[in-house]
Amino acid sequence: MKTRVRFAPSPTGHLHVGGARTALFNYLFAKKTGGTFVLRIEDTDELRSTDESTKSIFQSMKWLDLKWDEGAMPDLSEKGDFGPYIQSKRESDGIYKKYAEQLLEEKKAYYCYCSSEELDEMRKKALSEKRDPKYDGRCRHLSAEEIEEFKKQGRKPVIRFRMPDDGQTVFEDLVHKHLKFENKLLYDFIMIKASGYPTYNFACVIDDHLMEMTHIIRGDDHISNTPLQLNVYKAFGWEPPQHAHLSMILGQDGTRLSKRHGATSITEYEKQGFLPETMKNYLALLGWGTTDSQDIFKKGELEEKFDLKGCQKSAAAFDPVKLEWMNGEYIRQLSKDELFDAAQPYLKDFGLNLDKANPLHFNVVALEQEKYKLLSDVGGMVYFFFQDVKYDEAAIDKILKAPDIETILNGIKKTYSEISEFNDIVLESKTREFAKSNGFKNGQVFHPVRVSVSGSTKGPTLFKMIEYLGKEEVIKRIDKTLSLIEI
RNA sequence: GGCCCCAUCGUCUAGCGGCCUAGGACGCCGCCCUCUCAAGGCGGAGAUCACGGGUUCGAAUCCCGUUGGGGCCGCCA
Repeated sequence: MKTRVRFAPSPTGHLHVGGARTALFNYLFAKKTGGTFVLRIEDTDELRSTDESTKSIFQSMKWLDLKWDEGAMPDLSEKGDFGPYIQSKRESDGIYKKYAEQLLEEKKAYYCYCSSEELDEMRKKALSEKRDPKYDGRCRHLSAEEIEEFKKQGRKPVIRFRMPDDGQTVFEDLVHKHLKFENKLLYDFIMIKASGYPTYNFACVIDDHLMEMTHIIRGDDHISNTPLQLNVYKAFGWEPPQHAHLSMILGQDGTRLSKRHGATSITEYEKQGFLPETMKNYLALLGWGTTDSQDIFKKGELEEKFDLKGCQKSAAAFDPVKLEWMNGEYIRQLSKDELFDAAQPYLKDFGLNLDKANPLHFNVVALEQEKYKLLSDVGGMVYFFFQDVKYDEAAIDKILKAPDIETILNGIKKTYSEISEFNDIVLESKTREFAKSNGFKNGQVFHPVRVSVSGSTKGPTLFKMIEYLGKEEVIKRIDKTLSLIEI
């Protein structure tokens, strides 16, 4: 049978790294098994769902190149035979109501007239008395008179699922293996809210069944929802899909990932200058691994090697340091051409408008390729080719206050001004010659020249840098440095 | 409070009863390369496999308990 999986985000914010990981695993599973990857929007939270969030999620999915075969599309169209794929649309089509009514008729569900305030109070009281705060099922057996009375009060009921009082709900989770729950510990959850909207636990089951999902791959914070949902499948006499619960992603300190750990949304990582390939690779490795602990995957390799068997049961801490290392690896793998294109938007943000067709621009960006960890690093490392040098204080103290500095810089200035073929080969031999014939060590000469033209002790290979800068500019910068020293 | 899940270097992980005096990767340290910084190469430190009991000739691997961490118990998903 062809596999069908889905990613079903709630549009209540940007795509989170946890959500992205869930989306990725579903995507990889579909690719690996030759199945269908569906995107469904779970916007049944009328208060928190926004169109901006939906757009942002689509945008992040696109950035990560997680293409879905079926579902809600960015242009708001629907693709596939199991639509609508947006739950609010499904609600207005009356889908959930229809199934709720079926359970009502079969006495597998009932109306509950408790107000949210009453429910809140019951919960608080139970918690303060250290009792189970779950709903006690008091509306299960309302008399006709009681119902009349509630109606007279104008109360809007919710529909609750009648959970079995005994027995067990067991299932074989694809990552956690055998999971077992006592039905008497489950509770009569709300299927339909007073607003008429379905709740997650109900809508999810109806849609997963109607959309013919074969596997549910989601975070393990849903483990305790699973027995609830499984009982709904049972009440309808439906065959449930297989479940695979993925471990959670934690912050560096091992606590739940949150804003105080830094960036949590995919858009933020994009802004910071990570490549989408890096994010996919890194996220794949959080909670999953191959038997040979492979860490860098070529294009298409994850799709080929992914297997739920490699999923970790325990939670994984998100390590931004390793993420940066990995991004450096991916940046180094880029062709000069790809690097320029990838860096371009970040250069613009830096105030550098570089032209790929200009050989100088093109070469300068590639010059320090092996050093970039983030695409946003590029600007700060190449700006001095195009803008005024910002002298690093420490570099001035360390290098430009050395003895004989003026002799060296004046000598180099003279040497360079006499070079007609201003390229790195000639520059290097002339510079070395100057040092040797004047009794200076190479470093004594190289370092001040470097600081003079770039303002920093760190930078690209010296003579290429000088070549790219050009004779006129280099001499100008040496002059400027000399004037700084005199002061 | 109840139920559930989890537990190998700081971190991500390999391991699925003997190949483990526990392997790889990030990070860290040192050396090499070298015009700096990186990258790269080589080497090193770093895990009594949370703890305590079993089972077994033999356990990181199986079982039980303890501890610790996490999740859920919402008209959120």
